[in-house]
Amino acid sequence: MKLEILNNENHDIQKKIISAIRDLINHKNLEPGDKLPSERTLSEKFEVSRGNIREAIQKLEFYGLLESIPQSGTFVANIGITALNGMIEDILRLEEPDFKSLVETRILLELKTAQLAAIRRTEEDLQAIKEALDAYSEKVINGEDAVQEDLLFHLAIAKASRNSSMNTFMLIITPGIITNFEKYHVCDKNQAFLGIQEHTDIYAAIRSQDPKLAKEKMKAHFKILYQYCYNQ
Amino acid sequence: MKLEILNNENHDIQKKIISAIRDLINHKNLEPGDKLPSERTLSEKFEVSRGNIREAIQKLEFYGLLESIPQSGTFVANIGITALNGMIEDILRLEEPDFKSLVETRILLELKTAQLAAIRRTEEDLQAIKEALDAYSEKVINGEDAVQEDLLFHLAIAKASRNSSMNTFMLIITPGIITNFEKYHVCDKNQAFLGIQEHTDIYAAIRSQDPKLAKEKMKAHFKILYQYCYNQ
DNA sequence: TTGAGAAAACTGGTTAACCAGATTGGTTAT
DNA sequence: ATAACCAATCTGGTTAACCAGTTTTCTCAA
Repeated sequence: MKLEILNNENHDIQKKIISAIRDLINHKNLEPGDKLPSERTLSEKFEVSRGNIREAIQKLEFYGLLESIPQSGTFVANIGITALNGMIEDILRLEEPDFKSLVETRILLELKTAQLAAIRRTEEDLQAIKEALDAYSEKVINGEDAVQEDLLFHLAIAKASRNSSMNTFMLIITPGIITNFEKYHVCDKNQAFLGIQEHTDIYAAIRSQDPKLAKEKMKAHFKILYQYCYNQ
Repeated sequence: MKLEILNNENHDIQKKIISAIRDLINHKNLEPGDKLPSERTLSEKFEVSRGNIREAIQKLEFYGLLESIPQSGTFVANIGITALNGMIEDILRLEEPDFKSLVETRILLELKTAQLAAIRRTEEDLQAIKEALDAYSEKVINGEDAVQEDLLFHLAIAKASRNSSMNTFMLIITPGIITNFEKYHVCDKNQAFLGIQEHTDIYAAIRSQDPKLAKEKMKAHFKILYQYCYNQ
């Protein structure tokens, strides 16, 4: 399931189906563990293709609200009807994140991953971060574009944080960040040179296992982005 | 696409396909914008079903590395080969988040959403939070289980934070948290009664638009969970 | 009436055929 | 030589048929 990469038409259909499933659960008073009507039945009742039904169910499965068991059926997850209604409402309301949300979340995550990396990094992690840093520096010094190497430096830190959720979330927001960076031309050459020092500072803090300093240096690194984000 | 809800067999196949796609991109020196071989071709070459190929491509599409265009082809996204290799490596390495990662991430997100909610909440947001709080209190006072109402209170705050990414991430980690909560019996009745006061404090801080206080009260609310998480 | 057992119906998952639009290559007219 | 056209091919997306288990229903003996 893609989070929000559906075209508008399919998107609307899916929302309608999810609403319909919610209404059906409420109307039939289905409780946790109860079985939903079959995919075929639902596709008839809602007058959509079975594929659409499957997509919607998979989305709700992704958020832990339903569970499909092969050759048996789809069941309401072990979560109360109240929470289920609340979560479905939230899921339906979810919208494509704006750039500001992405940046805000990225900064939040990166300050934490820097902290955690300083505490938990292994020697291998440190080595990987160093290599990413060197690759970045070399590109910048040669006057080449270093967006990719910049990114990989930050992902190396996320990896070293040893937190699987944050690592995943970093990967999820990365494409959106990159796209918008290029769209709005947030970076420029001056920043790139300044970036070498900032990256080096972050690396040094993680190497010396100083979480507070690592967070501080990461914060400094994001200062311009932070301002850009909050001054428009 | 599900993040990590595939059975092991399919999971391994998908990882192999993603690796193979990466190798193919490297071997053929495909650059951003270049077209990948067709799904049918890949399914022959890798000796897997076309459905498997489609799933793998959709996953890489989800992370912004590929782009499928109907009736035309699948293209390498506008991201350099270096970043692409790095990100694929990370994606392949991603593992099911452990409970500690989930809790750590939840606390990070909730401290921020409380802050942001205090700043940005509308009157409607405040009203919704209040209703969630009242529903929670009533359940606890009646001695009933209030896990769902607890959850909805926190989701109401996430909604009021007006940050779409964080809201999404809260919804993503919620099922894992709930499951593990029940598995490890993190909550007990005493906490529930204490929770009323803590929730009320958080609500009051958000109402009076005091972000610092909101964060503080949320931190206090998570104190036990925090300790549970870091003392094992 | 009840129990077991078998067969029919139904389940989510998978596969292969089909679709409409895009692309390509060749042909022809200018 | 080149531009225009058209048909054959190829594309990702969609649909319908099929599959292997599960669940229900029916049958018939005890």
